[in-house]
Amino acid sequence: MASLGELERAIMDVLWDTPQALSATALRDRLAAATAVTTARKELATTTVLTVLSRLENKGFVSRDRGLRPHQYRAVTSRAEHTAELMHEVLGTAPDREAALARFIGNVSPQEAQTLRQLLGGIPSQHA
Amino acid sequence: MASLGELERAIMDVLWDTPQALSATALRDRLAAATAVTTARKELATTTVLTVLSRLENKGFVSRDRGLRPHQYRAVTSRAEHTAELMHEVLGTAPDREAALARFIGNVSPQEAQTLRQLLGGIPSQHA
DNA sequence: GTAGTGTTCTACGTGACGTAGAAGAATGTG
DNA sequence: CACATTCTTCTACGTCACGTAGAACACTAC
Repeated sequence: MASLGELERAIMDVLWDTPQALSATALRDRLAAATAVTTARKELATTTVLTVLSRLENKGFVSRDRGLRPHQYRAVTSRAEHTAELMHEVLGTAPDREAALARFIGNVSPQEAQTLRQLLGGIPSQHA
Repeated sequence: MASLGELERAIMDVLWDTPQALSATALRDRLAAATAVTTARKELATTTVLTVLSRLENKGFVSRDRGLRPHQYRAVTSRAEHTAELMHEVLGTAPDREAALARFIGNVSPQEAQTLRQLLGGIPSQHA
């Protein structure tokens, strides 16, 4: 899976936090609003957002509806799904997956360990 | 955690597969041998390896013993540890960690799910 | 101290990404 | 339909990480 740059990631974050699809301008505004709180990001040109959206589309992270006139952009997968895929990708780079998993589990907080036990509970994992 | 390029990763792989520390030339040779099987990587100049080793040292992935004359290089962490750290880093980017974990678990193979159950077994996770 | 070997410095090419102007396409309004 | 407005695509530049390695410098051994 291709990785994301800083702005690409910021844009994905906006899309992930938005249930409906967004136009480029709407996205630009939300980006400005969202990042105004944290980092002071200057207003981006709309073309900048469009360029990045195109790149994200090529990478398969974003789909766009060309039917509507201001094209509508949406994230292809949810953030949780994306995160999980990335984790699997990382895990996949380890020759000894079990060892990596063991280390991973070893550093999980107690609460999360509990969550994991429940997730793994009686139900055998649905191997998708 | 800084990420690794292709050659950087290949070098880390050699170091991870080697119990002792290696000199730059030894590493270059192992690299050539290791990658000869898979991808046909042409012989690298020793300086290339040294440059990358220095970069890896700056990134904190490699330590070198400057006491011995051909400097001896070794990986700072094990591969499993590295993988686990990366997984945690990815997980850390998700605002809803539980959701991400749920997705992650959902796509784990049955055998690995079993492994995870054992790892999570009676013993409460050692929160390091 | 000279040869050989190892290390650092410097540097170039490439590709990804942030950034955006200029030009082209679509839409709406009078 | 003509024009203004809005949106999209094309093109492009700066920067940074990384692969790559020569040139120059340091150390070791004889």
